[in-house]
Amino acid sequence: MIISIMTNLEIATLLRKIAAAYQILEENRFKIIAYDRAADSIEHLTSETKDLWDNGKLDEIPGVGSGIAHYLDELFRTGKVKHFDDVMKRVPKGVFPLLSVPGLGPKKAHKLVTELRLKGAKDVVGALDAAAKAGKIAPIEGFGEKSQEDIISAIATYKRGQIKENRMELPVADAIAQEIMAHLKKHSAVVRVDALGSLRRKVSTVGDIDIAAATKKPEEVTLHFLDYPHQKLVEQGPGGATILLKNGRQVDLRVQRPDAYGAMLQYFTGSKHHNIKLRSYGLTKRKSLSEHGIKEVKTGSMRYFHTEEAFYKELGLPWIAPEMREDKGEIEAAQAGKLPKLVETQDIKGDLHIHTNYDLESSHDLGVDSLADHLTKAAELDYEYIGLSDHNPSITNHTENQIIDIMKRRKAKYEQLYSSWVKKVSRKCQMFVMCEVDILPDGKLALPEKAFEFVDAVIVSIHSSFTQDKKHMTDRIVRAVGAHPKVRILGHPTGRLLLKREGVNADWAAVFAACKKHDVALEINAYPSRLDLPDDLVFDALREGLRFCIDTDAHAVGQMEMMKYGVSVSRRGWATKGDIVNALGYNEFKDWLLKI
DNA sequence: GCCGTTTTCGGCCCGACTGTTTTCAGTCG
Repeated sequence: MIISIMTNLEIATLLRKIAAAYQILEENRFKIIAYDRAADSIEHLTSETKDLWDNGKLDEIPGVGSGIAHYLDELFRTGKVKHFDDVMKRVPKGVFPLLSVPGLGPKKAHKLVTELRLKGAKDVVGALDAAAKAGKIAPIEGFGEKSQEDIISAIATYKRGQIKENRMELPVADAIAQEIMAHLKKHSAVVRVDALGSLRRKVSTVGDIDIAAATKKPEEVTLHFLDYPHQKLVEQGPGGATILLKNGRQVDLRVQRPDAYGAMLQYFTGSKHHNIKLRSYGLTKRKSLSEHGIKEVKTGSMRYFHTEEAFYKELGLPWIAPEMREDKGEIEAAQAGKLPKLVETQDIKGDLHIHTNYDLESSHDLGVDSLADHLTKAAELDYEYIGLSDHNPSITNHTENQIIDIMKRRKAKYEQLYSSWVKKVSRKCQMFVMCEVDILPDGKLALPEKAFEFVDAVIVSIHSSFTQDKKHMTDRIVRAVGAHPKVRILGHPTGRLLLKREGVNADWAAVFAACKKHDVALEINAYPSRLDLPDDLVFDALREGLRFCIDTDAHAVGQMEMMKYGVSVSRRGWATKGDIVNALGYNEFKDWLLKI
């Protein structure tokens, strides 16, 4: 029998279908929640469920207990689950596609499919659209004219959503938010402003921009917010307003009086899973949490909080950094007093991945600024050292000897440029001559052995053949990190481009083991469209004892400012200063880089 | 179906919003 290997997303989708079916079948509602929770949990795993099953570790998945584990076991052994099939049979098939339409849940979808007899329809969403436009929904019990219109517009939204997901890279959202927050702060009644949601948690991509303001004059501040240039006022109420900017981005403002600001900030920062866990934890202390404050279950009396610190303190917990609020064990760590002290941007002492405009006839793009400009910028940023990591000379256009010669001349040129720069400035910054070397499809490096003489160390990265299968890709990377003693950093390890390209498919545990063996640091590339290693893999790698190098991959002086986004990724992975090699001072870092 | 700083039994996050309803069910974040 051929057993297809289901991905985490496919398993999560299957569990959600079971949850939806149970909801229609009026099963115990906590059983439904359990299935949804297991689905969420599996969707966000960094390892494949199948691999965990292989190793007998299904019980390590939060929300998966003996029941669901038993069914997953059957799924992996036989390719299907009899019990799931039986449950699904009791619900018309057409229900499931409708669940993707905003506003339609299991109950409504079921009602519509049954009443409109959409069972056999090939394109259920299309058939529903047609029925709505023909006025067949309004007469159904529980629906009306308004819901009929809503369904038509929801289907339009759904179809648009199929084409393109409207998220933006973190720095884009950050820039927009900073500007609006600066605008808000100009109003004298504004006591405090903060970003909310995924933006505050520094998730690598952000949907809507949510901003909070503390004020005793909510109406005035909301009106001031509406002075900010926008194309459309979407919504306005006592709690704030929503506008659509000229660039099409949606911005929500929430206003709250200062003495109750803490609970609001906490609630709207999320994540949803963090909040759910926190509220469960609150209930064990007979405290009911909401965006308004904390209520004593016994007496019903409500307490309000100026700050998040006070809110968490009421629960007997220290404040938890927003980047950690993903229900990855942070609440348990807080209870145990074991929250890590996360790395901060000012801990960073150097940037090791910088491309200058020196033309070494490389296969990939050069930077636009000079070595001296980058050094000056580094000194400005208080860095003790930088690494020049231009791409290797192209191997198709040069012979080995030509490459060696280019690298030799480059080293001499950089040293000469460096000494003339040092003479001109009061503030020093040390330099390492490095190189970003391509990992070829077979795992060999695109720099001849003899050329390594002319570099202090190299970053190895994948820039081609991104779609190799898992085994080849894993072997390729493992081979590359051990290919030469001067390989010290694995550059943008997954190769993903946010919103554009998935990362490569590799066995990360094996890659991490190889990096650990050769003491190679994983890069956390701060370039906005990369943010690679992704935060969830940083979290995993950290548990394997790996260290990281946060770099900007700057191709222009200004881009060296992007370091903070790499730091955000590290913080989301729970990294401390001690986990980051370029948080070391010059001497220690040099010893590490040169393996002294 | 899951889970444990009150528990291996008896709980399970909370509130807003919406549309359809005279008191609530469904959906969402």
